Amino acid sequence: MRHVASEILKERKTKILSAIIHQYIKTGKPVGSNILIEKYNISLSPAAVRNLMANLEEEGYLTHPHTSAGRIPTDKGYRTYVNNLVKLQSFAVEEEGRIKKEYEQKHNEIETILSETSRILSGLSQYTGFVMAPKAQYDGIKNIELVQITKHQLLIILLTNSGLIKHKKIDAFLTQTQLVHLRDFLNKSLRGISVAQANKEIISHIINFKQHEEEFLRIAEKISDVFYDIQDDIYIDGTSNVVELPNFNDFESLKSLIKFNENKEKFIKIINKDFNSNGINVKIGSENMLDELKDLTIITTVYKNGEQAVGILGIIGPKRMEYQKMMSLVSHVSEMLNKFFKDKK
Amino acid sequence: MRHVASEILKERKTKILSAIIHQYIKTGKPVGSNILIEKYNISLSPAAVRNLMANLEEEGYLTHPHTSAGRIPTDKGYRTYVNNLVKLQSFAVEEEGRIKKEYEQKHNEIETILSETSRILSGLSQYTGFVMAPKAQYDGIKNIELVQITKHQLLIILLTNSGLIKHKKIDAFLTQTQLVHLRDFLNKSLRGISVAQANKEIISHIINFKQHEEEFLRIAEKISDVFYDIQDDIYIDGTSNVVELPNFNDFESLKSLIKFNENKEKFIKIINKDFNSNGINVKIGSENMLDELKDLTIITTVYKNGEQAVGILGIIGPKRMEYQKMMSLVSHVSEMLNKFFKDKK
DNA sequence: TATTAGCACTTCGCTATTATGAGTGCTAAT
DNA sequence: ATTAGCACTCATAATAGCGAAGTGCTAATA
Repeated sequence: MRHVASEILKERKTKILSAIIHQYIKTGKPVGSNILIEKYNISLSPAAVRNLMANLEEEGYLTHPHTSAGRIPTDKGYRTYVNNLVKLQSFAVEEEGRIKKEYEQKHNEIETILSETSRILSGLSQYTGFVMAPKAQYDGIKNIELVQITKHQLLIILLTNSGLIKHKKIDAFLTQTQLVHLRDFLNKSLRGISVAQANKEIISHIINFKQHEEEFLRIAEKISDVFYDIQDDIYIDGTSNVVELPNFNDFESLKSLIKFNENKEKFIKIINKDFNSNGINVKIGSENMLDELKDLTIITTVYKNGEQAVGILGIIGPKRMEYQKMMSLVSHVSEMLNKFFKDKK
Repeated sequence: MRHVASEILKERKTKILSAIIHQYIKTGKPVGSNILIEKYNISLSPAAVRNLMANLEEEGYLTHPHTSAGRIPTDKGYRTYVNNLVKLQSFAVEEEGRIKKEYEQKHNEIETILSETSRILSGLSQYTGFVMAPKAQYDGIKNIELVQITKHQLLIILLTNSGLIKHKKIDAFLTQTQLVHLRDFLNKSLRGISVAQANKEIISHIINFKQHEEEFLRIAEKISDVFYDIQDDIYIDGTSNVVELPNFNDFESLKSLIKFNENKEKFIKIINKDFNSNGINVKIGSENMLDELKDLTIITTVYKNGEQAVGILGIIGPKRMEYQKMMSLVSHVSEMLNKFFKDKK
């Protein structure tokens, strides 16, 4: 067996590969040489196509489930398809209209917008859509409120620039005067800086606080912990879509999808870890490190509040999906969200 | 065909019915006359048992999937089983211990407790567990905070006696002084009364407020709306459990369960409507008004903060479930939650 | 009269067999 | 390099056969 000279696919091969994947995405059935010629006006004989297919298989782009079956793409095959062939294609005008309308009807609660966005993603993709709330760590602090709810419990309420509201109770007691002092001080020194920054700086600030007392330092530490501990929210929608997919015969991957969606902490962790780079991220099957995701594709992108990328949104579906459409859907929806934040200002 | 004389089952029939349901729950397979005699030491011949089974079928308690198959219970059959045969059976000590331990490790965030409770329900039942957060309407007001977050947006934060924190933005602007006045006033006049009550009374209170201004009245109205609009939260866990059930062969009901769990608003509505009576509620299959739930059983009970029933919790699973065990599980978990609220005081 | 033994009958689920057809790989000819 | 031709493979579908499980009915029995 000779070594394959080059990873660069010759044009004709590329065309065959593309056609196979396209056809497979459409029908879900292994693609044979004849069908290919019929439907994709390829001016070659079946035998020639078969040769090329055998080639592509040798190079790892295709496989076939059994000897006498047609070809199906491997993850590597999907990958080159995505890399080389898919141009971000403007989303159908009609659907763009639909998205816009959805947004206009909503009022200004950020939570509603995010949840609605995940619904839009799932609705238009027919897969599972998700939106991670603006990452509190990157978000600026807008306001801090303190409320003494019992003799032992102090409620800390944090408002961020994106409009998120986070709250947490800690064990502490402050007199009314102390409370007002601390609150005003915190707001004065932390307003505008990011939560991550605040977490680091709060202690040193407190020490410079003229009226500082031992008690304050102790509480400041706890508040610092609160900043550190903030859990990111995620909005997931359309898990049930997947059950409806006509060709989702693979019960195992359905199972793992449902499980994955339910375990939000894990979900968030994975997304934060593997999908935080700019542009459209596509991870196909085994490209996802998690074994449970080996039969699924995840497409994400980031969205921004001004210049700062604050969150991630995307869809999860079967490997066999319409990549072009889905990638441009994800891209579009993120643009809408960017615009929402811009308009809000 | 003569009319069936009486709906009151004779003792022997009852025993047969009970045995059939028990066996069917265990195995998931239609139950025949021989197996019944072997395993439930019934001192009758197979033929006699068959007669009785035919009887029970005529009366609507049993059915069989095809001519030569054994019997399976109808919804009506399950129902009499639940009504007549199931005694609330104390939960296995070992499992009680497990629940307790789960609680002790948790700190005092009510949200954590509720979410954990739904996890316990699902974990111990292997079905889907859910807990509705204390119904804000029944809950007492503990504290109201107002924060002016922009020139146009006023954030209202509501703390309830159960420890829930609800917030909502409204369009309004108040000067610092106004804000403090209004906040203090609201707290003084509303603290302790229920949210539902507050919604009704807030306007009349405001009018009596000495320093009242036109502006206040307008805002008070909006706040009143906020009280009215409060959405109840629900914690659902273990949707994925159901996919794991070895015998959950019915794809349709799996689908509807997943869909139902995803549509939380609908979920909340149904639960609030059909499961708000005291004691253990059991709705079997078609007893649930929703067609999607016709193959599922829902078991719920209420839990209390002091004397006031504030929320509902329960499980959803296949009709073929271990009713005794599940009913006592639900009952137990609600007791634990009652105790949690009591201890918190 | 209630119960039982006996038996014919029904249906399912399983296995084996066979046919079909889609699709391949290889070879030899162009 | 491409193609026509052909033998071969394997999944899928259809068919038939058979045993097991279980019923309903009838006639005998306590």
